[in-house]
Amino acid sequence: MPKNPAPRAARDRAQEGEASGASRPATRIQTEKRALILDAALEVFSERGFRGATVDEIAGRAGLSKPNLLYYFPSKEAMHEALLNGLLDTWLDPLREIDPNGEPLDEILAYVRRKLEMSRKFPRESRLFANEIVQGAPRIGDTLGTDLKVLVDEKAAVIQGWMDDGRLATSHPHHLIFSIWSLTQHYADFDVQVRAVLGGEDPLDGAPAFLETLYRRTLVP
Amino acid sequence: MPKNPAPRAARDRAQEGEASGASRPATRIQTEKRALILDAALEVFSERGFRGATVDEIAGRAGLSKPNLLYYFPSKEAMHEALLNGLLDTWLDPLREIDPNGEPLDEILAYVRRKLEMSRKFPRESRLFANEIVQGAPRIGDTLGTDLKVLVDEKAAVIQGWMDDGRLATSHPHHLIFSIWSLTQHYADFDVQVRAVLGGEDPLDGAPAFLETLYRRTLVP
DNA sequence: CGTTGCTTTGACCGATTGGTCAAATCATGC
DNA sequence: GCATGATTTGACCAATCGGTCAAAGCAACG
Repeated sequence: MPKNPAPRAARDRAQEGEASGASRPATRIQTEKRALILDAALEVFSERGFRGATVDEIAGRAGLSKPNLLYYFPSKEAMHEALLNGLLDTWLDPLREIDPNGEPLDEILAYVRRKLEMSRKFPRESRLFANEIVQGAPRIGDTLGTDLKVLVDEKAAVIQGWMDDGRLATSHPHHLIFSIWSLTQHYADFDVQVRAVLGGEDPLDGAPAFLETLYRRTLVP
Repeated sequence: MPKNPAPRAARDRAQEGEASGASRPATRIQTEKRALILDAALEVFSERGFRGATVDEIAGRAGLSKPNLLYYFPSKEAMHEALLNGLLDTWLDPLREIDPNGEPLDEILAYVRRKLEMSRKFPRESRLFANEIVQGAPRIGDTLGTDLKVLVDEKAAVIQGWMDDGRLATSHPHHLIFSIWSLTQHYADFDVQVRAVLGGEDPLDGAPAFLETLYRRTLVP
């Protein structure tokens, strides 16, 4: 018969470092299960939104019992937060890669290609993000006005420089960036609609060529 | 003391015609309240999604008690359905207006302008629709593959004809239409993000000129 | 001005929700 | 092979959910 009053469980420390200093290292099982759970959570959050998702469904899709899931994450909120935390960074990586010293048109077209590739490879992440933004970004709104704005302003300035130098056709850099987000993410976020209209054809077959043509015509000086 | 066992209430017939033939005409109060409720429901559904919305919140925002609200609509589902039913049609009106006999470039640019105007005037409707599609269109999925596809295919054929005649630069008509949806609705659906990046500037100030330039360069033969 | 039927609501219901807890089971290093 | 702590779970809880109901309040028409 156990006498320890309340064992310090994984949730008390498995917060992936960051917070308190004296946290024991995560066990193999913890690492695996946390990844498994986050994958299931991504699945459910991305197709139901935060409030529409239930812990039971996440647990079910992860093949765990609900209390077991809550042993690894202290709350539904925590899972959502863990997903969103990593996401914005990953999502902006393609933008960071734009090289101020590169050939302007190539840089933009490569950026479009990278973003399109993300819609192909990570549609769930795209929809998770879309859900959050459409509903007013209640959980990452703060980051948008700071981190995001800083990065976009920086890259917009680079693009503006290219336009000033006559190496790109003149346009509104910020709106240009918005357009790339919009056009590429559309294929992930509005997937069902696009597929319904196209019938059998895979939307992401025609998309790269279409977008390359569109941006070439828009940006060639 | 009332003796009538169960008075036929508004919900039993106020389904706006369509269904049964012998429905009494809606009273003034019914008309007003139903509109009031739909407005509140649009507000809540568009910013929380279907499952995230609660009947209590809709009732509260409409200034009604919950039972009173459920007197006018038999269920939360019914409100959502009423909103979506009208929506897809309204949403596609700008596309229907494309005139096969018009000047190709003008027709496309006018379509873009109309869609952008809808993002400005009806952002809640846009977000309601976005929520539904992002989450897999569980309630209007059927319509997409039929009504929507038919209309889009028809207009895509018109555009294809213009391209074949050399009156528009060659491009993929379906993807062109997707791009217009995407670029215009982005300003409503991702409003918070776009605003956060732009700071004080109103996104819909720069958008029309940007989009006109983009489509002009893309489509001038 | 009273009757009739439309409108409104407080109280309530069963189902589902996110989350807890104590006890049982398992893994692992000694 | 056993002690210790990590992991798992069935049972449970309070809060919230969508929806119901009977009774009360109101408007409109004669």
